[in-house]
Amino acid sequence: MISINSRDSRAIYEQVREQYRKLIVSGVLLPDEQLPSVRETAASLAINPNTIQRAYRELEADGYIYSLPGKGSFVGDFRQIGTERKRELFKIFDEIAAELLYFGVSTKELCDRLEGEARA
Amino acid sequence: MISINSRDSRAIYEQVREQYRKLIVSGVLLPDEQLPSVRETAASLAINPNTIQRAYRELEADGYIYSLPGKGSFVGDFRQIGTERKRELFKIFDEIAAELLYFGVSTKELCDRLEGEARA
Amino acid sequence: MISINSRDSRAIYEQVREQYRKLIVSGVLLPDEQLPSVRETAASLAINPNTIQRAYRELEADGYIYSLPGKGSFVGDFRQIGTERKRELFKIFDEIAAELLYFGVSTKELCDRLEGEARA
Amino acid sequence: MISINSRDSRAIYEQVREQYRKLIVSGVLLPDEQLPSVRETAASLAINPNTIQRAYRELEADGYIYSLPGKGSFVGDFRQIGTERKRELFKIFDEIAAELLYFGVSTKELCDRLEGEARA
DNA sequence: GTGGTCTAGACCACC
DNA sequence: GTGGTCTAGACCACT
Repeated sequence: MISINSRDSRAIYEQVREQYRKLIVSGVLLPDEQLPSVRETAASLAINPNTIQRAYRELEADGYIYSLPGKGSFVGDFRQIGTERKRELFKIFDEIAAELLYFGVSTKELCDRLEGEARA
Repeated sequence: MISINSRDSRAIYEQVREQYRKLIVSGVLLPDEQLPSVRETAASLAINPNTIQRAYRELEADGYIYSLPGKGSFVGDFRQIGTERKRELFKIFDEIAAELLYFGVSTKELCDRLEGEARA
Repeated sequence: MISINSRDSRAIYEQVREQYRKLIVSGVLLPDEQLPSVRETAASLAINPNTIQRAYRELEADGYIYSLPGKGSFVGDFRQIGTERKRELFKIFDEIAAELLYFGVSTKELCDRLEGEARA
Repeated sequence: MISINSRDSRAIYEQVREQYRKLIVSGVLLPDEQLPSVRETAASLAINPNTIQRAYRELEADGYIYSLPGKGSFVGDFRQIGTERKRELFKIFDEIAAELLYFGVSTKELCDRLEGEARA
């Protein structure tokens, strides 16, 4: 489910965290679904469990997952918690959109694109 | 025209490059307009000219500016070169939009936001 | 017929020389066809005649044109003279081809491309 | 592995960059193979490390190598990145071929030449 | 040890 | 004056 790219200059825990984040926000992993355990993930990637632990810890701090000691880690209902993340996203969205508009892309083209994504 | 934030973790040349890039793509600096010279910018920011030179060099490599040795550096006609940049931007736009949509933001809200930007 | 790009960092006489060279090797200008005079070209581009003169001089040195004092400059039958130029071209051709082949392009694809050009 | 020609009018960093580029695209250096370190190369050529650094930086920007800070620089999987490079190469290939064809070289001669290279 | 950034100061060619 | 290259030497974070 997760892979590590040794050519990627980012730290391993960042790669793991980002990949889980994308799996969660893209809906591949559904709310309350159980994640593979820290040890399991670590073993399958041949990586130190502490590294995975750190990725999970940060995912939990941002509300993407929640952990039940002794039971495991689960996908959170991040939609309620996402307020801060949404603010970040809107900021980037505005910047990107502004540049695209200045490059001559019409608002209509962008809206059509959004609707295309929404259907997908 | 440009400022440096010592609390910004990015390298100085990146800060300078990004600020000029934004000034250009936002239309504050117009095509063929002359940029302040390397030395001038360096002096006004109390920074080594080599650092500014590097920012200018990368801006030129990406087509945002063009340099005429002995004359100065000028804003390029980035709209022609923008084709590649647009591809990058669309890619980020899609990722950001996908995440926002999954967070429950409606396409309509995003479209309205786009139109708000277009008017601004 | 010729244009000058002030954004081009190359010297003006180089721009002129290269543009005439391309017009000649591409067959737009035919052997023994008369070129616009130095003064005429200089006037139409609002440029010092010496600059055009230098371009013509170098074109003549390489056999692309020949000058008849008092009559004008004419396109040469460079196919006989092109020996040295051909050696250069073959060298570049080999380098480019080697890189393309290493990138996985087949010789057949390149040959087809050559035949396409030959027909055009 | 690399040499510098003081009679070459090109900048030192360009000579270094081009020589490494050729070693990579010709397959002498294989993907993920480690390059000599910046300092090592600089020392062996009696050149300032900054100059080599710049060559490496540009190679990385073009995807020919990737750098892992603290570990070293390695040959990239340029065949993936080669798409853009191929476009450039095809463009030059067409120009060179067009000129050769106009000089009276037959497509057959060029194709034979290509096959000769492919076997080599 | 590695890559990466930055400074200070020099020199060149061109305008 | 301009952009561009190069050197010498320092410092940082990471392995």
